[in-house]
Amino acid sequence: MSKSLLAWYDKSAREMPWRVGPAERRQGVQPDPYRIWLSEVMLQQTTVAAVKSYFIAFTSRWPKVTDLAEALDADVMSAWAGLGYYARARNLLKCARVIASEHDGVFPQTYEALIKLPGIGPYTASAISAIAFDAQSTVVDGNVERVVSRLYDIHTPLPASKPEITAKAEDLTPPQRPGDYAQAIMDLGATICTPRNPVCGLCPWRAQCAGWAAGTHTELPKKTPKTPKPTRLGYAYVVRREDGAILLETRPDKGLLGGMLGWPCSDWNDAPEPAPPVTADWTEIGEEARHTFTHFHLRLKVLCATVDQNTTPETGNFVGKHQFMPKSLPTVMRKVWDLAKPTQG
DNA sequence: CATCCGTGGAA
DNA sequence: TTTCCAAGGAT
Repeated sequence: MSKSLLAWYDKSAREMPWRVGPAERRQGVQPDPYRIWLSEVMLQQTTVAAVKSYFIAFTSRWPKVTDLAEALDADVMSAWAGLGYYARARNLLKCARVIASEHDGVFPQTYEALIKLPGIGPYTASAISAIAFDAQSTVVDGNVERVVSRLYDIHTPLPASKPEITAKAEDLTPPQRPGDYAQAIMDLGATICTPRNPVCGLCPWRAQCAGWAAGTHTELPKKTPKTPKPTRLGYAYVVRREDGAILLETRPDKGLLGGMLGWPCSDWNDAPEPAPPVTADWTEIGEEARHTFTHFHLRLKVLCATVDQNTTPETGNFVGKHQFMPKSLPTVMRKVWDLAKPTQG
């Protein structure tokens, strides 16, 4: 089984900025654990296409884990802005600092040591030990869940089927080339055994695939239905001072958009109370900012005002006009700015 | 085990 | 327009 998959990978492996491909590996090239770790954290619930530019930006600015460990929190959060799941960025920095201070700047190699680190769970610990250190660890991500569900025609819905899938996946993992194998099974899921319209004609495992034989493969894996997203409302406040400075606040570390820059806002719920950060003459933007998060839709009314030079806001800090970078905002906040900007001159 | 936590592309 | 989903982790 693993042999046919590895043969397929040898000719079909995707190229990525962080990947040491099968040909390079055969020539003895070793992956850089820092780059594997960084890519794996960025890839958590995030597409390869979205990650690429962030990976290049991070590795250019912080080439080694010790460089990242010394970075300012605000710089890392700003560089992560737009990628989502911001707890990953906070944990990334924590993890880099633990490795710098407690591991002498050297990545631990074993699953047991890796999973103790912030932001590294079962999948990422397996992925780093397999891909960076060629250990016989089994990765079980969304791709593997789909491939294995189809291969064994597993009809139990996720997440209940996860233990069974993990057991099967472990049985499949070979002692030879486990790092290439881990990437191979994920590439298979990403390019052949896709959620919709799988390309079974090109699959190295089609002959052994119980789902293909049963004709059930396209329905798998089954998943427990998701609850519909409610809609929440809120107010966002864009304040400009007479010198052009702009009022922003750093959100608390915990919770939604934790640690990120944003506009002062009311609570976001069914019937929010207005919560202006200063006393001012507010102008409401005609169009609401709309954004969908993982578990709710949001509609924000955008209120703008200009205040004089000695204003002291109840929350947030004024940021200089030229220091303000919309790109350092999470997407919902950037949408607010895009609506407010025309009225700000 | 359930919930929370982003975003953008595809269909 | 809405839904689905992508190399998940923390609580």
